[in-house]
Amino acid sequence: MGSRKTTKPSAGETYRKDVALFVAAGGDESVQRVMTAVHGLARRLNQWYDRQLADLDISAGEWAVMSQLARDVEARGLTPSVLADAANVAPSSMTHRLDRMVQRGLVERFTDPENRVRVRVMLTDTGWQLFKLAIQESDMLESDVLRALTVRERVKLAELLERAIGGLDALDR
Amino acid sequence: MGSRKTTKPSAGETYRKDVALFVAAGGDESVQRVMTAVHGLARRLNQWYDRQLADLDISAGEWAVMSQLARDVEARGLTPSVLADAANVAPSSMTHRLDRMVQRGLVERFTDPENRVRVRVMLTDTGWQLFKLAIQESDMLESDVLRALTVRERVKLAELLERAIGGLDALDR
DNA sequence: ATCATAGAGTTAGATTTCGAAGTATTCCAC
DNA sequence: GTGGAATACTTCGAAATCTAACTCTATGAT
Repeated sequence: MGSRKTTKPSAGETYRKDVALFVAAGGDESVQRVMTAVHGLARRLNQWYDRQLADLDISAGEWAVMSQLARDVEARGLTPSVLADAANVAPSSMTHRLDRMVQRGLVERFTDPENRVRVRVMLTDTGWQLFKLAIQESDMLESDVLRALTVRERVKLAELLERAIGGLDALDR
Repeated sequence: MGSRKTTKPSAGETYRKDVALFVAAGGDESVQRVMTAVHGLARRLNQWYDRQLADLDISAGEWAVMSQLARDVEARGLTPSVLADAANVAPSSMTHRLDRMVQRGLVERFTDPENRVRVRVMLTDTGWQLFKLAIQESDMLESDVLRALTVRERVKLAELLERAIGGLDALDR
């Protein structure tokens, strides 16, 4: 080993071929691509909503809660767990969101008289007004976030996402 | 208005038909569905990676950085901005991630001698070892997170996500 | 009746993220 | 070259999230 580089190989060189093997197997790569894209879209979607609703001082998370509650046609209120599930966040995160919204008078919390373990959440009058205002003033209808996709593609996208989630949930059990 | 309810209508009733209109227009609903699903998948993907890599004390975010750096075949190092972009996080978030990884000795930061504004990041020897270990020991190859989807579907999913992101980015300008 | 178990929600503490302001370096017009 | 914009990254403080532990109510077995 005379005239060649006698310096020890750079950190990467030693491991590179193992990694090459890993990459060649490709198992991770397609996942990684999806993962990156999913995070990116999640982030940007939030940003878009935030900007759209900034005037009214409503965050994307709060909007998710409000529009969920607005669709509670039976008007019996939704529980925090249902809301957390619908929004795909941990229950404790929903507690915090609701705290803030209660404080701002957008929603009200009351314990279910029929089962005192449960809490029910409803939009207040103020909450309804703000929701309506948001719909009217914030271009929530006209300006189309996902304009790059046709309706058919959106449905396809949602389906694929939901299937992937289902598969991941199944793994947990 | 005699024998009917004379109590003032409940908060919801007053606004419900406006909302019905909004929902009927449907503009928001398909977006909302995608949004929820995207968040859900992002969350669960992170959880899966976290659990998978918990033994080695690597977070999903750190894994993203490591596997990105591992693919830096030219071994010249990647800049924080490139990494942030690849991982779809804000630059400041990447700074923090790298801080921690440097502290743990997984990566090293050095200023690019050719352009002293730039910083270059590379895996250290330790970093490479840990990455290799993760591949070998953590089932990163065999256990397939997205098993619910065929390869073809994954590609489709990634495409749709990327198109949606592209559209959103275009909106910003 | 009573005690153990399970379920819903909250609290607590740590982590992660973000946006905005700040610092240092380079590029460019003149 | 000199002053001013532009670029790359970091620092700072605030906000949102997570997991794990805790409280309170309900259920069910004995």
